[in-house]
Amino acid sequence: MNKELIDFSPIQKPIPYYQQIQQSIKESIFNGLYKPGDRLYEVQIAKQYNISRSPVREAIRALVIEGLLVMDEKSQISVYKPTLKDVRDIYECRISLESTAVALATVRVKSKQLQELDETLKATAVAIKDKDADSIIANNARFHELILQYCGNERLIKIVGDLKGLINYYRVLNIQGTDRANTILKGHTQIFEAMKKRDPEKAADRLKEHTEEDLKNLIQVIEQLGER
Amino acid sequence: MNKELIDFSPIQKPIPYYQQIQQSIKESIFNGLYKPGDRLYEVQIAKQYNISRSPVREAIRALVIEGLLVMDEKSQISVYKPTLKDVRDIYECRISLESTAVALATVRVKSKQLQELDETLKATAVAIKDKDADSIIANNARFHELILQYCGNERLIKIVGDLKGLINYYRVLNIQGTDRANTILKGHTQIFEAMKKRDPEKAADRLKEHTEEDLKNLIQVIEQLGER
DNA sequence: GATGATTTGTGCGTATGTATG
DNA sequence: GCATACATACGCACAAATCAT
Repeated sequence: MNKELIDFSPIQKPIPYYQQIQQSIKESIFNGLYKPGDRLYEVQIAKQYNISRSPVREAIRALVIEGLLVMDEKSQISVYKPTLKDVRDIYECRISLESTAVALATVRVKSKQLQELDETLKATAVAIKDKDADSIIANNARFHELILQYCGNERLIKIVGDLKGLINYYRVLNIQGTDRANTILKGHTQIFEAMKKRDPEKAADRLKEHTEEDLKNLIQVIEQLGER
Repeated sequence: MNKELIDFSPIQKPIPYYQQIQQSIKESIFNGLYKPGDRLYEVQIAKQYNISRSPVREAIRALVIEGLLVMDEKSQISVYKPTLKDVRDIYECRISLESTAVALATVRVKSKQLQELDETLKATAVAIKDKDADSIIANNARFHELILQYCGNERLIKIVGDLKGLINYYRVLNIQGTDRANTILKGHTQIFEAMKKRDPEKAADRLKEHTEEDLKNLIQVIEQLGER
């Protein structure tokens, strides 16, 4: 009997601490527990999880390379806090990559997948009517994610995902009232229409416009924050 | 006297081992000492540099996130070995980002910087005449790097740099004879001409064509390698 | 399979550096 | 300027997993 052909795995190996810590710190940043600029301490984190400093150090090194944490010249670690220029640069990259993605997706997408996009748009409309902010955000994010998935370029998906992670904190702020939500939905609908017509250039252009609008709005929100 | 205003720094703090190791491993990959697929051992590396495993481990974690090293499910570390699809995906991302970069650069570039591009092209022509392969490669790379620098988006520069690092090993192979070098020079010249005319769209299109050609050639080279 | 040799994972001590009063 | 508290960098020891025989 060839064991390798059978999928047992009722028992599972323990995941190394340093990987779990890495994931956990990341989540703490995404969900806002650690805020941009917050300083992190190895010992403190180690104590929190009741483990030694070694795995914590390794996790931190990795997150620094990922860009979610930054290290100053004195080896002090803090949560990445993008400047306004960073936000612009990140969006410039996203626009470039995501418009490429939507063009690719437009060519490759199957009709069933188009249907999924359509359903997401409908769900967004319902959420707007219900004034359900969480659902609006979730559906908007899903629309972008689906397009990325359909482009078929895993490397691109990873890069865009990492970029989004860097400004995740600010994105939550980026829905201000029903007006804004409706504008976004209109943009998404235009992208969807272009995809349905199998017009990659148009889809890319629409996404570009839409995302630039998104950026403008985000910058406005950030600047308002700064004034407090 | 305010010391902070004076730039002393005749002495320098030691650079942490883990950073040096990280850099050193990276260079070993770039210069081909470690080849794609090669396995790495913590203890062995630690012994080589005559240090403990701690900094080595931290360096490895960072390089895994960077993508230059990969870790399998048994925590074994090896040098990233791109598949053919990876190469395509990476190029797709590069084409997207670099054509954005050249469009931005075309708008922002100063006449002195255009001159630098011009000089690089002339140096390439000389290198081709001299059949100096190293110089050809160096000048071609410089052309692309200058354009990136001029785009003004540091995030984009970093991402493209990382992407290039992932397929650095194959790039060295990507000059096959004078013909190929001349084709590349022609492509670069066309990009340069479009920039000089301050035509961002054209510059982007030319770069896209040029890089797609580059990809085709690289794939051919890789496939030939695979047949041996 | 069982055993010894590798290799990776984690805890901890110590040295060095940094901030604060 | 000094003393104290705190942080980080590194080495080392042992445990756990893996590999080869």
